[in-house]
Amino acid sequence: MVGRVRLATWNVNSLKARLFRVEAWLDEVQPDVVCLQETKLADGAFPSMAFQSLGYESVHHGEGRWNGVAILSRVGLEDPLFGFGPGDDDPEARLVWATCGGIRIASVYVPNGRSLDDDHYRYKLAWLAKLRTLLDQQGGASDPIVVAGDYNIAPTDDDVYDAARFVDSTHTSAPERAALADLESWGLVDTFRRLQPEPKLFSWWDYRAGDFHNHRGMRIDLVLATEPVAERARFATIDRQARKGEKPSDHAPVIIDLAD
DNA sequence: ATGGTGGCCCGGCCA
Repeated sequence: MVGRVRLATWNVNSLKARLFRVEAWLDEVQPDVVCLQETKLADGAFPSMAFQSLGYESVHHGEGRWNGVAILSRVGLEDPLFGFGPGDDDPEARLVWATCGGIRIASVYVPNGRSLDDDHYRYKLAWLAKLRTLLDQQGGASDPIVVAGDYNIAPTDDDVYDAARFVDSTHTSAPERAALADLESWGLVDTFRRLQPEPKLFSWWDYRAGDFHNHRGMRIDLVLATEPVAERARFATIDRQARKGEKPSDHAPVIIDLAD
């Protein structure tokens, strides 16, 4: 076991376009474990050497043009599992697992859904149900497990700048929130929300129409953890600085610090 | 505001 652990999750919206920001951010924030989403890289193009030179082991599950997830760790990285594991029939690279610092960790990029009448919305709900099933194979609620990433779901209306604008759209629909509640009833805790009850704290803002500067965002990037991990959480923040400056992602990193 | 911006990579798709 290791002591204090700084965990983070960040949808980087192309690691190729964002590597210079990710490298600078790692140097500044000094996280121990980072879950990345939307690398948009094939496995062969993943810059594992760049991360190794900064002290991080890594695992990547990618497909090239779209999606792609990774885990970086400087507290050990063992037992990687790609997607849903052997026999996986997921056509998209949205899930990767590794054990880091004694914690079983998943980096997840939940399907967007697009619209409530779209096949991709049904894929989103089925994908979440599959994740719920897979959890049973990774351990139980009394084991240290973290499932962090871009859920493309705002858990409550407090996590959306204007809920009225998202009626009958994805990210806030009742079936999506029920799927998230299923994960929580399995034993996962929204660690950021436990430490930060203040409403209207967001992790994603549309690039368009000055949404970031006008505080029009959503909190869709979540660090869900079983109680043995959640009870160690001492500090939670969304790094809004990373959403500013040159060529930012449209998501900001979510950071959770764990005590010994 | 049925637009707006930015990633993929060059004609639209995806977010």
